[in-house]
Amino acid sequence: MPEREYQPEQFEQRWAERWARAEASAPEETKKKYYVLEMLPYPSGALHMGHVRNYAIGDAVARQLRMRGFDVLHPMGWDAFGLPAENAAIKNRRHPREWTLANIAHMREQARRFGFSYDWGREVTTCLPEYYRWNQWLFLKFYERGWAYRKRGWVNWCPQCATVLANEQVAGGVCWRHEDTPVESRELEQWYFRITEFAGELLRDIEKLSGWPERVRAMQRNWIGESHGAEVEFQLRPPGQGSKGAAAVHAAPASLKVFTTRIDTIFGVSALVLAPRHPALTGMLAAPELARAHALQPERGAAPLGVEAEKEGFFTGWHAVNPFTGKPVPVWTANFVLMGYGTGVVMAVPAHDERDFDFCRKYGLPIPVVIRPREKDAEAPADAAFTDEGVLADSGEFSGLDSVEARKRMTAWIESRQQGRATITYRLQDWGVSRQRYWGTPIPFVYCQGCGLVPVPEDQLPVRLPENVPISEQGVANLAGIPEFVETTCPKCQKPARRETDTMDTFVDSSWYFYRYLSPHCDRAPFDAAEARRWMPVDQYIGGIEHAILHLIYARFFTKAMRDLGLCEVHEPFQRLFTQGMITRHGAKMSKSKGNVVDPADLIARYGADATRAYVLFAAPPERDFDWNDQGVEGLYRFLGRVYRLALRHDMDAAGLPADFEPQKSEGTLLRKTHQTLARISQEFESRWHFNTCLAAIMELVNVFYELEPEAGRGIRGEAWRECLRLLMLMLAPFAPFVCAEIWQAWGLEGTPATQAWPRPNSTWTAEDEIEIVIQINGKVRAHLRVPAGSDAAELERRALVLPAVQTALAGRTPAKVIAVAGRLVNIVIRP
RNA sequence: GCCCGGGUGGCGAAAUUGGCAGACGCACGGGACUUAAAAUCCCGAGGCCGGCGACGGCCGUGCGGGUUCGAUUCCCGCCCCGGGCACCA
Repeated sequence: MPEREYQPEQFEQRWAERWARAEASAPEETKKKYYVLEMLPYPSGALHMGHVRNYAIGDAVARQLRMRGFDVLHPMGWDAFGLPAENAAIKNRRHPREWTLANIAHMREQARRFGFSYDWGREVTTCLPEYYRWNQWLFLKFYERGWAYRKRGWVNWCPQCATVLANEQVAGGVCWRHEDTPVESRELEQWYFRITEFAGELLRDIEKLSGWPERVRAMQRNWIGESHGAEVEFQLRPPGQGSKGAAAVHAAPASLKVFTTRIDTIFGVSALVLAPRHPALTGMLAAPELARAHALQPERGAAPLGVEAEKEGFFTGWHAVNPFTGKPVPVWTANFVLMGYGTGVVMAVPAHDERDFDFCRKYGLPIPVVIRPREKDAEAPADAAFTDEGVLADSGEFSGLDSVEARKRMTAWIESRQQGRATITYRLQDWGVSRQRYWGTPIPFVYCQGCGLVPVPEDQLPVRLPENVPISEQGVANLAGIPEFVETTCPKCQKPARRETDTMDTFVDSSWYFYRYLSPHCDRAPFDAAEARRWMPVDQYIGGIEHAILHLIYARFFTKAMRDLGLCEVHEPFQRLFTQGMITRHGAKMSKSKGNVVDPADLIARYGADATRAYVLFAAPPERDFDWNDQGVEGLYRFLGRVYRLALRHDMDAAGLPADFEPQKSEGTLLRKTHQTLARISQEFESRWHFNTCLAAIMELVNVFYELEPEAGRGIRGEAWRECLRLLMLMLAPFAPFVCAEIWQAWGLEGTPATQAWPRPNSTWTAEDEIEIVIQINGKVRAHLRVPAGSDAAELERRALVLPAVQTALAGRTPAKVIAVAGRLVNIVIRP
């Protein structure tokens, strides 16, 4: 009879359909819960290899956990709002909703074809009103708490698009759609989330996230950027009569606040420097000077920025009084001072800060030294700032103190005078959530002439996106251009009013979607509190490193905010985080423009889903980047064919190995190898997830099956052979579910491997009775020795010394030293 | 500049506690099967040197040192590649 060939296209589709139809199993309260989550994809059109890797990892884990008896939650959804839909609308004159939903349908079908074991009954699509309604609801709750607010701020503006751009839509200082159009900065009123209120907790709780990669924790610490220092108030003194600032004096503040981490250097201040867009300048400078100040601020993204940029500024004519010395210092404005950090004003201490040094030297400001090295004979650098800790000099009553101690005393001093205080500043800024875009969640507010800003009442949610919108070459009109949407009545006074036309950043959608999976059809609340108590936190989150900062901080922020609102109880959403590596091809990130894309659909057509999934797991450890190898998939295809043919050459029954089974020689070999492989794989799932080595181990096992196959039914009795073959199928199932299910069925067994319990390695079979010991002479392997497994070190030494190879090497000499390690080796040291 | 990864055969990689470096796979070479090819099955293979050969010797995990009987693994100092951040006061 001709052997059945491995033709996955003949059975994968059938199983995929069966699995897609399967009802999700009812929650089993008696089992321990495990929530496995993969980052939800943007429905760009089709799955790409990055998705396949992400989901192959997650699915292997979810499948194995189910076999181990956990009640596994493994959902999937779609991050369906966002700009590409509008881009596509322009290109195809197709409504973003249609385009998005069609993509979702296709990608869902692809995910099913891959056999990813999602609970499709929980699917969430963020662009549907059933979902974004709860974005709006949460937005209103945040507003009530003061966590959502409006503020004027500087934003990226494209004059061609006539809209605000998100930072990531600006590359090299130009608009992503108009490469010849420089992006401008504009001051606009925008909606913000007060994430900074949680900055301290977000930072502190990073320490609790022991199941996260250290790399991601470090990135988040940096991003939040906590600095301990002090705020110090400097009284302002106007310029003399007739000088350039005089006209504006009446509108200037009486004082300026400075943030510094080095209050110990304050006796060395030679100027105060304001950010060019500091609001105080408006009252301090006449119009021409104000324009000059604004011109100092480089447009966003316009090179050069950062440390390479030349420091430029000018004297405002004003002075400020140093509260410690009582002496005035000139007030300047300069391009290197950031408005978004601290107070937007710095005290320039050129002797002890590199930036201030560069700046003051350029403009001829004095450079007084107030910190000297702790070591008496050490010299501070003559032509650079001395930024280390040291001993204070020329600092009045504080002279002679160590800078660490001085900071405490000087902070206390300024606090007692009520001209400053200890404070903590964060690099993290409030999250600007306004987008002037159509394809997003409408922000649920109304502007009324009489009542002002009015939140849309909860019972009127959702504020729906209007469906009939004009689509032209310029794109989809934003909401401001749709009168039917804008014109409404005030919820308070019922008079005509205008709707807010900004939509929300799509990061809002992805900040809480994993709660929605818990009760996707709940219509009383974003999610059911009881379900959240059962399932949260997510036990294992899996996704790309590119979300290490934004998404993962926003999601942590939402969890803390929702906790404070009483919606959930956890402090952190993700217990463990796994960041998978990138797949490159020919050394570069896959992209259409480079023409180096591998399409998962082609791979399925040629090799099937199992081989594709298995290759992606086999090519490298999952956290590491790897370069795609076209022939690699073929190797896994061949391997699965080997398994398939091997399995179907033998029949099967449901009986296990008898408890009193006494293995003969080859049976022992096979049982040992099988159980050793099982032990390795079981351990890998609970530790590093190096599935590449799991598959390698299974390949080794299959090679042993092939070697021993001639003995099947003779030297290896049927019950031993079948036992091992069955275990092989269970071990392979999380990585290649289709072929294992197919074989299982062909054997006539009940269910599929996925419905079986994960087997336990039996130590009776894993134990070796005889082991090989390495014999070294001066650390180099010179012989091998087979000994009974239990042999102790003395026994090994005795047996090693009489070996011919050792005798020859000794040539009559006595070894200087012999190291014998039971179970490992004997090393004989001979000194010449 | 700072932070984080990484560097092992022609290639992807393995070696989980300091104990045989290169498992497993790709590519390659040889053989079996075949009229032939594909598919399949089996065998070989880090480099250099010596030997007809079985085999033997030396070198070898980015580089230089150190600890140790023994180092891919631990310590010190460097080099290279990739990623992130970067005037954050």
